[in-house]
Amino acid sequence: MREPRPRATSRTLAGIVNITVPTRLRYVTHEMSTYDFNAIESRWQNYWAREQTFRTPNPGDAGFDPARPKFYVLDMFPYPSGVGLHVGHPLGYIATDIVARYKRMRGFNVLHPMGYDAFGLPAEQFAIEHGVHPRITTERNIANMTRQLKRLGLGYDWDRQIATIDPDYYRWTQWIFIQIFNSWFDPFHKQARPIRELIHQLESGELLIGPDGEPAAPVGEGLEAITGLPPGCRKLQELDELEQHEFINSQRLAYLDEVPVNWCPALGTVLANEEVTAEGRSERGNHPVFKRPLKQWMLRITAYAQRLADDLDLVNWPESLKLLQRNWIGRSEGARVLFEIEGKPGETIEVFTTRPDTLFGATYMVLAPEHPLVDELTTDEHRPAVKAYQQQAARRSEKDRTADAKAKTGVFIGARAINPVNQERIPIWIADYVMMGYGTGAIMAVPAHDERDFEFAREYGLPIRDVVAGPIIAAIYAFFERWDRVNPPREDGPDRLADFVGLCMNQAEDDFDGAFQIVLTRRDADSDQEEPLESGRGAIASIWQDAFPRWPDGFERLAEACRRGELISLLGDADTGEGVGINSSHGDLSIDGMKTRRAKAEVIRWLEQHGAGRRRVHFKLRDWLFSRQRYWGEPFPILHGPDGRIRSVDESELPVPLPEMDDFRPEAGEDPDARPRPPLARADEAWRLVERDGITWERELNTMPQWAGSCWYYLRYLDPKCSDRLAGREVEKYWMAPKGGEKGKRDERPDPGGVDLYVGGVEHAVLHLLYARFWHKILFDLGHVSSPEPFGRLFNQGYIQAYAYTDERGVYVPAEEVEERDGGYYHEGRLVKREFGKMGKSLKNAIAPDDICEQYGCDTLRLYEMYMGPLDQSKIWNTRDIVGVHRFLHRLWRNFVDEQTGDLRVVDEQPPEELSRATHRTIDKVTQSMEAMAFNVAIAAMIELNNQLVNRPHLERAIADPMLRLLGPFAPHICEELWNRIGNHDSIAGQSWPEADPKLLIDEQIELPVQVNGKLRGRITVPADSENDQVEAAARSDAKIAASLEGKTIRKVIIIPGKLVNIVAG
RNA sequence: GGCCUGGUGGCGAAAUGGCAGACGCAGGGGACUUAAAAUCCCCUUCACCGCAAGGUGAGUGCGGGUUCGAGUCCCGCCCAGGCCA
Repeated sequence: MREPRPRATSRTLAGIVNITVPTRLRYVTHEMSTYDFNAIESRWQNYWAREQTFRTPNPGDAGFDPARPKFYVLDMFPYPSGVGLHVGHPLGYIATDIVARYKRMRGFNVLHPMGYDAFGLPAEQFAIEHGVHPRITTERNIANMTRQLKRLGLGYDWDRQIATIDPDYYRWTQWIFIQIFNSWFDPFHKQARPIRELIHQLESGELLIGPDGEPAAPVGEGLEAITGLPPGCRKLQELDELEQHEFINSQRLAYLDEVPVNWCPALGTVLANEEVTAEGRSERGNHPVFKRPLKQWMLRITAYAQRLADDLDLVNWPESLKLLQRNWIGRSEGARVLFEIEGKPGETIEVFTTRPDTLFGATYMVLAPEHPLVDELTTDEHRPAVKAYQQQAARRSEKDRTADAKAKTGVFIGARAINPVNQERIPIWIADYVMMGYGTGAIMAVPAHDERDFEFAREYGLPIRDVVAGPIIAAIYAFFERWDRVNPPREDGPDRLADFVGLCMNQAEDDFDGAFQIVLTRRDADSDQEEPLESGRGAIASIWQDAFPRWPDGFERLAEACRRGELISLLGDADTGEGVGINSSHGDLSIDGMKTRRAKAEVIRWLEQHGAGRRRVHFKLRDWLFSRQRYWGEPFPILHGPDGRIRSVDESELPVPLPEMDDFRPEAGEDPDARPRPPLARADEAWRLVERDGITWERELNTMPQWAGSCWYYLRYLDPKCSDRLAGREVEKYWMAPKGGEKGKRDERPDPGGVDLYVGGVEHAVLHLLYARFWHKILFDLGHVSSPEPFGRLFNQGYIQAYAYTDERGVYVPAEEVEERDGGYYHEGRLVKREFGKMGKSLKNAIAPDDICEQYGCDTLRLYEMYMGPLDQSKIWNTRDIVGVHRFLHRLWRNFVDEQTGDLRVVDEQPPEELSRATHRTIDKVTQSMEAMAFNVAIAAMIELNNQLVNRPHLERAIADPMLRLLGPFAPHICEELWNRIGNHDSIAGQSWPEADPKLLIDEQIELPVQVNGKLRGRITVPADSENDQVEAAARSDAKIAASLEGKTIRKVIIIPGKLVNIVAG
């Protein structure tokens, strides 16, 4: 599908068609007076580079103006791909460029930098496949991408460009890692602190080592002398030297741990959970991934889970994005409950539950097959079956085991646990639907209120006891409690039940006794009565129909199920909702009748009082697996000693360089059990071995994952050349610190500081954004940055999608070669099917910005991308539509420049009032749209104004000047050119934003629509400042309105000043 | 299955609870031109009535509701896309 080339066409025709001499002369003579976007764009791009128009001085630099407020606008860190940009990539960059230029015109010091996230798997894979060093390909890609971005006229401060692969950059990535390594999370102050403070507190006895290997506080002042240490606690000095070293290491925010990891033999590396697809394959390359235990670097992001969740309240992000993060963090509140084991006093099984209110309904217990207590608890009688089951479970993948569809399996191990709240003995099973990796690897099974437990209980005939009742269930229970006591017994139970439930559904409060009285008496008293009793019977009817084929027998079974507390079992589905407690009383604990929320709290209180459990907050978030067995990444600044000790490299020795290697391939293979050998293991000894204090240490051989460099890049932009800190202290404070609280504004949330506008795709919702916030919070705790959050405001741009075409085999064909005719789509003469999807290589539908720039100019491309629709929504690229905005620019040009003569049409005269008003309305509309980032609406307003200016002999400066200022951020090149031609000698980028004159926004006469009963019946014209009764009088005296009101009484007249009149009559 | 987005002319879309469809594309008609391109002007939600000016009715995925008034708010559904299981 070839697109018209407006300029090239005339040239080509001139060459081919027999064209008359005068036409040709006219074309050549007046070339300078037509809109020659290629010449204009390169001229002004050169000008900006030469004049350093977009250089942003820092505090302390020459030219810095401290009186201006700051605005930091940031694009998400791009990866310099080898295939170059397509038109979808710069969507966000164009938007931020417009915002940056706009904010500069509004008097802000604007920081708008760009750089490259250049380490990582794709570059390395590409390098391996082509046998070129990744540094060479990466630098080539960076150069190409920079060229493409500059071609778009983006006003970045290119002096601040950074790349994660620069030693001067990764030096500070390593430095941050050392800070993380040398910190621990103080649970008492809920923040990171230097590890030496922990050591000090442990040595002084201020802190002890708790029973679970966590730092613990002594019971209290002086008490220790009397009672000794708290149970299970030890002093640091009780450990030998190596144990002390290991304990300290286990407390660091960066620690080594033997963990089950996602091992991808084909890539020769481990992957983070986030890098593995739901199908259990690698996101990069789609290779199989296996779970296996490996010693790896971990970052303790779980310590920050609560703060990462809480501080989402501080930031101005889309709610949907916050929700994604909250779900990922997965905070759930519940209880840890200890179940004793029958016949083994003191031995307990710990479970975590989010529904402690259902504890009375726990009728059995399930351990993961690999739970450490299984062997010990299994009785000899059951041992063979248990062993067999464990082997069977070990062969299944976790994903497979989680899948709901499969039938539940499990075996009884012969032991019983004791339910702490009612002392009931419940059987212990193992089943593979419980996983060791989640929670404690053991659950209390409440089949009535958990779907998986319900299925399992059904399968093995375990009891299903109702302990929570939603509204309908509660009503049925309430009915039978009363029905069984009715004396003398009655025969009309089914009808009474239906009435009762219906009535309870319809009343706001549960007055069961009152409702019961009504259903017993009212129908008898007045059999003609229709409504109240009938309505709401649907609720019971639907349950009834599902549960019972026949009504009379069903009633008896229902009654019996209620007496036994097994109604839910009878109904056939677990009820996981909330409600009120039932069948939940024993001894001094009763939660019958309590709503779920209160019941939970009550049970937890009881458990804590009786030492049988504790309130516990649980997070889905896992610690961050931080090492990769790859070459193309940041080396760890860590040394391993011969005795297994680890230490960090001294900060003065940074950066730890990535060693030059000819063979940087990972040792990949098919074998999932092969020992991983990172490429750095083959580096020279001169790099690998380091001598310190007479000991030879070996460097850490793993590298950091790609996310490391993008966790803090926004900080390096602030001060990219700073050599003694990651950014100068004052500079960091100026750009990142929260604004000093203006206390008067109570409605506004406190400013979290950080980047003022961060624009990027939603695909980074849980990876980059969570990791970066985590690092930022550590740096904040340690006093290196000024804001609690890195990104104060975030905006998700939508995707640009494009049509893609598949042939009869379902294979994608190049979209640019497809033609449309007769309502069908054809590729090489064959009919193809049209679909659409994200633009890219795989769908063969990518469009390069370079091509569009060449044909239409980048001002047109910028305008088109902004005009397509709202920035936050996905939209479909349609090259055909580009001509609309292109024509707009041509028309604008002709309004300024006479194409015949090349003369300027701008004059210093007063414009007609109507055009003055139109201009100021446009200023107003565009300004409002800028603040709302509704760029499509802003452009529409400017097109509208421009359309009013055609076919006039000249253009008044009072219109021309503000028009260029308004359009400048969107189409900067043509505006610079015209700005220059109308007699200015400095860049339009440095001008002030125009102000709308409020007097010109109000018309003297306004037209108001008049409705009668909400339907449009006529219009009136009245002075803008009319009083309401004048407006009403005018409306009523209008001929058409009067006709519509004929024979009606006016009940009410609604007047919305300046908007409309509505007369209610009947 | 749960959650999040979205659903408005032939298409991209606009509309602080107040005239639905601004603006652009495509389409139709006209002017200029030997012709074409470019440019300029007009029409363009659907149905019905009218020679015409104009008028009447319907209409923002479907069904209800709140309101003087709903594309917009509430409840229930359907469809598409995304995230999580």
